[in-house]
Formats: sequence, C-alpha cells, structure tokens
Amino acid sequence: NEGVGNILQQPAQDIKAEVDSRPESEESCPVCGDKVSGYHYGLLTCESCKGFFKRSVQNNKHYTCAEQQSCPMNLSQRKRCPYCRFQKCLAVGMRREAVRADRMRGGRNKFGPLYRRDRQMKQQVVFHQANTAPHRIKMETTQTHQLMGPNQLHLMSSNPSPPLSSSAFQQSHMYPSSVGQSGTPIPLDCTMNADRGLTSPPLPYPGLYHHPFTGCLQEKVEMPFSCSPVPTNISVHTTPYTSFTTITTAASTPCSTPSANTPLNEAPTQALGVSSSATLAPNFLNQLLESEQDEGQVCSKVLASLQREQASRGKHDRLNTFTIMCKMADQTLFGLVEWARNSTLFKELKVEDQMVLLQSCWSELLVLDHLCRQVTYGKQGCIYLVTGQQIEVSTIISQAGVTLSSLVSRAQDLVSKLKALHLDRHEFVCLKYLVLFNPDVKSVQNRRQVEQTQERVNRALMEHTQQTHQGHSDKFGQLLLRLPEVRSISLQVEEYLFQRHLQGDLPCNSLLTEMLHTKRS
DNA sequence: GCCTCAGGGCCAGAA
DNA sequence: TTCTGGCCCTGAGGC
Repeated sequence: NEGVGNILQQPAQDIKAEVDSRPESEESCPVCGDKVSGYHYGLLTCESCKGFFKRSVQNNKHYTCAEQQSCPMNLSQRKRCPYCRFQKCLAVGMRREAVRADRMRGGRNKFGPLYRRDRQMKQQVVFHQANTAPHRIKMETTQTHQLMGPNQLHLMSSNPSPPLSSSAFQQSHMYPSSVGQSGTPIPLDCTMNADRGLTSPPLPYPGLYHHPFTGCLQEKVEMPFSCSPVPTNISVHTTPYTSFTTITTAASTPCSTPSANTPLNEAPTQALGVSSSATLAPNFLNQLLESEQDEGQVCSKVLASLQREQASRGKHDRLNTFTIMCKMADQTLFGLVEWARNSTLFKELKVEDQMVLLQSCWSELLVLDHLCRQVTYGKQGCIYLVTGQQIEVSTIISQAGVTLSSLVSRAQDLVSKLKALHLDRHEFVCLKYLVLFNPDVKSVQNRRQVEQTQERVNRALMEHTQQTHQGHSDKFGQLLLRLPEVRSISLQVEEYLFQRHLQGDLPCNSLLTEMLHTKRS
C-alpha cells in the first residue's frame, strides 16, 4: 500500500502521454536555476549541484561564508560561496542521508516512492493546466440551491500567463515552473459590480501565517460575495532563499494596531520570532514552526492555478463557485502534503508510514487549516478564503443546501470557540502535528515512533499553554477537546465531497478526489 | 531480460 | 592544489 503514491498513480497514468511531452529538463534547479538533470538526493536538481552536494557530504566539508551568509545563488555566482550553496542545497530539501556512506554504486534508493509521488504531483498540476474541458457544476445537490447567474463566483484574468513572485524552489520543486516567473502582480478583473471590487481584508495579526500576499493584494477577483474593502499596506522582505518572509505593516494599517479583544493577541510578538515560550522548549516548538507554509505563497499559487484554469476557458465559460472551492481545497491539500513532507519530524518516518498518516488525516488537516485561517483573518460573519477573499456566511447559508450550510455553521461555531481560547501560532501548529501523528492509524509500521512524536508534541503544547496562559488554567484541555469536533467535521466534509463526487461534481484528476477514493477503498 | 534512473566515479578544465 | 561540472558506469527495481 503506497498510500499517497497510489492515490496519485491513477491520474498520472491517465495523463502520461500529455506529461511526457513536457521534459523535466524544462525545469530549473531550485538551488542555482540551472537546467535540472533529474532527481538527485531528494529533488530535481542540476548536474553540478548534484556533484557539489555529493562532494560536500562525502568529504564532510565545512565551508564558511565571507559575507553575510546570504550570497546570491544563480548559475553564474554559484561557485562564489560554497557555504551559501550548501546551505541552500539543504534549505531546498536535498538530503544528506541520500549520499551513500558505503559509496555503493547503482541501484535505487529509499526515496523512490517520494520521487514518484513528487513526479505525480507535478504531473497532476500540469494536467490541471492542460485540462481545459468545460464543465458546469452546481453549488449544491438541489437545483434550488444552485449558485448560478449573478451569484456565481467568477475569476477572470486579464493576463493569460499570470506572473507571480515565487522562489525558484517553490516554482520548480513541487509545482511546475509556469506557476510564476516574475514578481509582477497579476491584474485580475474581479469586480462583481463595477463598484464592488475585492481586496484583501486587513490582517488582524499578520504573524500567525507568514503572509506576504505577494501578487494577491493587487488582484481583484470577480466575485459575487461581499468583501472587505479595507486596503492593507504590506511590504515584503524576502531572504535570498525566500523560504522565510518577514512582513511589516505600515503604522496606519489596522494590522499594526491589534485590539485587546481580538484573538491571537500574542501573534505579533511571535511573528517577530520572539517565542513567548522561549524558556520552555523553544527549539522543539520552533522546529515545528520551521516547515510552516508561507501563506502568501499558498495564496499566490492558488490564485495562479485558478487564473490558468479560467484563462484556458475563455470569458464565456466561467468556473463556478463549487469548482473554484474544490480547486482551492485541492491546492491547499497539495500545500499540506508538502508541509508534512518538509517537516523534520515527519521526514524521520518511513515513507510508507508517511503515506498512510497523510491518507488518514488529510481532511482533518484541511479543516484545521481552514479554522486557523478564520481565527487569524476571518471577520465576524465572514469566511476568509485561502485566496485572501471573503464571503459572507449568510450568503452561503442562504444559497447552499442543507449539508453545506450545516458544515459552514459547525465550522463557524468551532471558529468562535477557538477565538475565545486565543489560539496562537504555536498551539495551532501543535494541533496539526497531533492530528498528523496519529498512532491509531491502521497499518502504521512504526507505531511507537508515531506515538512518541505525538506525546512529545502533546507535552510541548501543554507546557506552552501553561507558560503563556497562566490565567487560563485549562487551555490545554480545551484545545484538545476541540479535536474530536475537527474530526467530526472532517468526516462530514469527506462524506459531502464524496456525494458530490458521485454526482460528477468534483473536478476530475484532483488530489482531493484521489484521497477520497483511497480512503473509501 | 530489458529498461529506467539515481547515486557514484572519473577527469579535463577552471580557479 | 583544489574545486567544478559534464559524462559515463553501475545496479536495484519495475515492467
């Protein structure tokens, strides 16, 4: 049982002919931007970085940087600073352990399934871009609840090839290079009515997510839902490796002046890297935070994906609301799988265990991700989408069917509870890990390891809540009590999606669909 | 049994 | 002398 690998196998086969016409060599090395020659030590890299990484590990090299340890890394400058080059190799995901200690030649390595999965994910995204078959999908199962006509969510791109700011790694490692090549924002025509443009709402606490919103803020998406018109002024500073982004907000923006009654009021401090639990297990908590996704990148990626889809359809064949939501969820799911894969703790597991764990909890992770976004950015009565847009809950409830309305209501109730608990970033990450490292999942081989990790995260969460919320005596218990509800909602989401899938409403060849299939089989 | 492809080795050229 | 990077060899796993 290869889990995620199998999940992705099926669409990959279906689209093989199309994908084969797109050689890997078109992609650029995430380290230096040179042409990739294949998978080396964990990911697609060029021949020279492969050799450099191999020599560095084999000869146990210790380099030093003569500058600020942030030298530019590209084709012409990669030789200048081996320290920064090696650090970037590690940062983008090259694995020391893939260099064989015994120097045995030939054969396959233990990352085979990972490479296969990675390839299949790329293929699937490529397929999404190529798949231009028009189809209209209802918002709910009953005709009376369809979001049609003026209530249909549309994305209309005025730029056929959306350029988004994205690091070389993020462009080429998991997603096709066409996701974005430049830093120019996309001018999207997104007006519902001429005077009702969509802008991203203010970020009450920009620290919970890394949220540069590159390429998002300037975008307008044609959308029938009401949305916050408050402009947010965010300047983005990106490190040379762009894995970590610092956000600063202008003093005049709402973001910089959090009110006392807004949730997550510890977040700004944490966003600046000052852990409130610094005296406890900061290394462990920071380790958990390391693999957190860059919300801005996720946002850009999802928008780019939707724009490509819409651009390939033309003006008169707009994506409908349900399809857009599915595609958002699908892209978010890609991001969550990648988040797990990048996590140090998760990497310690066998690939087989990684797959079964992800298979088991993908919907819970999606729900948690959604909840966190609402707790962080969502305004009262609105749902904040991964694209930075907002929809009024009342609009959804009034137009969606019973199941979807119930789901939205349940999720909003949970959001309120979490807001009341003042969930912070560390706690949210811990919850994600508790969901991911579930020792009760059938067919986990190394159950002890999963159990130990879960216990470790549990302990860290407990210590963190005790330390940072001394007046909130049982915050730890309250947080854990929310997980069964997350589980329950996620099961309802799965059931709902599966029903829609049976009716042919779910976009085909999506990771979402494959996950649903695998779990049910 | 053949093919694929990722890790290792070799070596000419560059620094 | 050391490092770089292109090319080729090797061999486990897949078909």
